[in-house]
Amino acid sequence: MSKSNNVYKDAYNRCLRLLDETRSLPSEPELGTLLGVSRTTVRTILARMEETGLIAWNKRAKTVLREPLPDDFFPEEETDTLAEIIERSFMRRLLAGGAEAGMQINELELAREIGVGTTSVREFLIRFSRFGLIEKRRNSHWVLKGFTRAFALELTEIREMFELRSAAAFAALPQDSAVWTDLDRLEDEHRQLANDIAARFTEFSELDERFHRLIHRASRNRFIVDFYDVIAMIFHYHYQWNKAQERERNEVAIGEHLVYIEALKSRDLGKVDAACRKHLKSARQTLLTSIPESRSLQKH
Amino acid sequence: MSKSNNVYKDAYNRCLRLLDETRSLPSEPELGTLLGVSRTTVRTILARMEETGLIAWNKRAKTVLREPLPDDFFPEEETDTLAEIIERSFMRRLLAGGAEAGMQINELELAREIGVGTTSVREFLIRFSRFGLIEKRRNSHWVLKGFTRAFALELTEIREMFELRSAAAFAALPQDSAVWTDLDRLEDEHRQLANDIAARFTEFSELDERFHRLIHRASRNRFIVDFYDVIAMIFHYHYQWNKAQERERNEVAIGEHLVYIEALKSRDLGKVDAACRKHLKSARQTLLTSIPESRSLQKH
DNA sequence: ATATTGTCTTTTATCGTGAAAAAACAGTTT
DNA sequence: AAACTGTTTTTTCACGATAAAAGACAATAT
Repeated sequence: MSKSNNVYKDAYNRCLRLLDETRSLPSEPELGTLLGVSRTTVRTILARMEETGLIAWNKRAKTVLREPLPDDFFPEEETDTLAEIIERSFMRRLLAGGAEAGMQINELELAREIGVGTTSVREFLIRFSRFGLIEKRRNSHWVLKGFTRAFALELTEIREMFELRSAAAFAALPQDSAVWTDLDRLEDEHRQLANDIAARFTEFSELDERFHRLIHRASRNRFIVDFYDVIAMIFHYHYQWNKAQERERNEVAIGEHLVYIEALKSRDLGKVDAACRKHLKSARQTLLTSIPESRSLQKH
Repeated sequence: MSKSNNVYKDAYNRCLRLLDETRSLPSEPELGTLLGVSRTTVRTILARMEETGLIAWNKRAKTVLREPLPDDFFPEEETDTLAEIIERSFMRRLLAGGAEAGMQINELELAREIGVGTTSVREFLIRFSRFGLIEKRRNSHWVLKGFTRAFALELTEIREMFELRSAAAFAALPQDSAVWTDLDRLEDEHRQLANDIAARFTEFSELDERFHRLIHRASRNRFIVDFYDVIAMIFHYHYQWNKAQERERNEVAIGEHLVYIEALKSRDLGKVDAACRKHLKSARQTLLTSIPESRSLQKH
């Protein structure tokens, strides 16, 4: 079992949805770009669709024979990349508690527990190390630094520095820049979400990420843009884990975002700065309160 | 050939130097901490030293029989880690030119060229990606972003942001903090180097790194501290590569450092800010002028 | 009692291997 | 001739295996 075919399975599922919508399929290369995979994978997908009687396929003639049924889809869990599987397992252990700062991380044990090879775990840990939660001892094991209060403070310090600068850069962007239409669209989505907050409050985290990424991109600095990956990762797990008053928190955040958006549109640097600070301060507060005392007392 | 024994060879060489200085050897565990290796490696070292007639070894009795000769040492190139070897090869290719932005990086080709396995190259690329010079396309190859003017500007922008903040934090440190003695020692080393600049100007780069790392550490923020790795890496290769007016540049930098150190010691935030800005501005200038026009015109 | 050595076990680092996926090339169709 | 399909080659991804190095444990010496 050297490599799972999750790329194919995921693309297959997405292709089924496409089929359901458009009731027809374009050429192989076009389908490739549409699904973000190579033509090799596209052909594997088409071959299977022919086999299961979804389509008739003869060279460029692709006829849809029936609509896709739930059974045609591959199970969701088979479409995840190994990296995602490892990350989830790792974060679950980390947040489930019992993961004290200073504890050492064993590659072999992790690999066995998750049921993957050591190479994948090693590569994951190397990639993960940039989040600042683990650290490698030279020719030795990894050490867990812990999801502590100190970590949250260091993270938010950088976030605030970067976002204030990005927001200022954003406000200074010329009128004809495409970001202003992006911002209008986001504003709209915020208003719609606010109007139906009771039912849709869980959708906020995704919107939040898109909004902040748009702002960070205005910095035109790869280090700032890339740093948002760290923030996004932390907030992603934080949202999953801390459900207390989620609705209220999100409602407040939407309000702050709208003020922030107005400030950006006014291009008044003073207003932008104030709105940005206010929002980041409450975001930090939310993150901090979600760290249990036992955790925050750990040494770093 | 699954794993080279460079850890042993490097520790062996360092142990020879120790032997030469102290003419005696401590216990195995102590030697282990001294050399930064496990006792297993220490015992391998001792076994070889006995074999080559350097020492007599019987349990805790270790008698030095003769002094180490140049021939006793392992060749320097056998003491490098694989990661170092790969990094050097990679950077040589990158700086040797012909490495245009947008060019794709081939793991297999790199591995074959350097004569190592693909796994090591992959791990290197993942680690290296945090420097912002390469980027991975999802389920596909790596892309070189190029050592461009844009890169240098983005790097220095963050550097300046971080160092100004760290310097301010440094100046605010209490009188009894250990950093002040570290700073005094560094000041001294700067003065000594300045006095013998003609002969020792190449030693500056190492001193420069220690000085800036001391300042960054005052931020007490892991992201700021870690970011210095990016700067250090770039400057390390930059120093090797751009030898134009090295002596003059270093002399100027030493002068700026001394003013900077005085400012820190005065604890006057205005002075600190000014000295820091001045030095970082000239550091940026040095880096920028070392990027040839052809490079700076590359798309990013 | 504590530190040190001898021995054994576990973990890390690296490679070669093979399947999945991408990419290149050549031949067809419109 | 431009875009598409069929076929072949190359590259990436992930694994198990193995030597180097670390670490654990028991026996021994101060």
